[in-house]
Amino acid sequence: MPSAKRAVPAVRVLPEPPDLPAPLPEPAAADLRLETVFGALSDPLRLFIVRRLLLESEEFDHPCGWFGLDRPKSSLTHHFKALREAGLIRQRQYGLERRSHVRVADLDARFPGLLDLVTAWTPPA
Amino acid sequence: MPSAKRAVPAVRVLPEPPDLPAPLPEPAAADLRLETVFGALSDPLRLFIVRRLLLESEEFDHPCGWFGLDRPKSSLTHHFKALREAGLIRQRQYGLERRSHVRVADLDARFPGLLDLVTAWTPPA
DNA sequence: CATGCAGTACGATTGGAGTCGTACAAACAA
DNA sequence: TTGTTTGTACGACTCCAATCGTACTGCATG
Repeated sequence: MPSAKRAVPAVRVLPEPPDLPAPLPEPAAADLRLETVFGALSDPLRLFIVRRLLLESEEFDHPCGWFGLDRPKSSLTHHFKALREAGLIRQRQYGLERRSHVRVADLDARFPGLLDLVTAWTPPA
Repeated sequence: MPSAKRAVPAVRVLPEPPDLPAPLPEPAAADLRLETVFGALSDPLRLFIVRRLLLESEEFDHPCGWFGLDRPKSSLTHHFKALREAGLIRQRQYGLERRSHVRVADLDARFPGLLDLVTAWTPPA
């Protein structure tokens, strides 16, 4: 049984309006690799980002400024790109902002239980 | 529900004979970190080792020669040490051999579902 | 004791990842 | 048009992990 929060998907998938900006380049669901996903999640900052998206995203995607991370912008670009290229998040460009959400359906299908581990994670002391 | 193979623990825990060699230094169960475990499993060779231990271990631990890995011994030492220090395997010295098994109970308690992901993994083409 | 075997220790090398400053591009608002 | 905002691109630096050769230790067996 998924956690209570996970019961509500972070992003609606079925009734997706067709006028969304195209996602940035990302691996297809069938090409997701467990070792690559593990590698992307071995960084505490990226684990924090994915967990926060899972726990606090309601129906909206979020730009990377939303996280309030105390890092230079060029560092954040690096980490969001790493997450996207590993297949963990999808990013779309909305005007100035590049908004992200977790690829919940793809990840649950390929790696059942993985996102529950991320949700249950707590940052180091 | 765990996979069929996982239903039989790789190593008996309860009726453990008290005359076993002491385990090599390893993190306590309470100190296991998800990001560290993910890091250890982001290497395909280590993923292969853990999966093989989960799938093919019956009641015995295995020395690293058992895997038939085509790597120099010094490389294998490196990877088994990485797995042990991340808390994924326990190693005991039996005469010449240093035998390993997965810390199934500890990992299932701290990260439920993780080992099922490893079991379901398939090496890259 | 002498030999052989499992595995370690150490060191060198290599490549890649994390970090960040600076300069720049694109979109929007006044 | 000019300025502001969001984020990228590029490059430099540092550090760590992966790889492996060589020498060594410790145990076992004849």
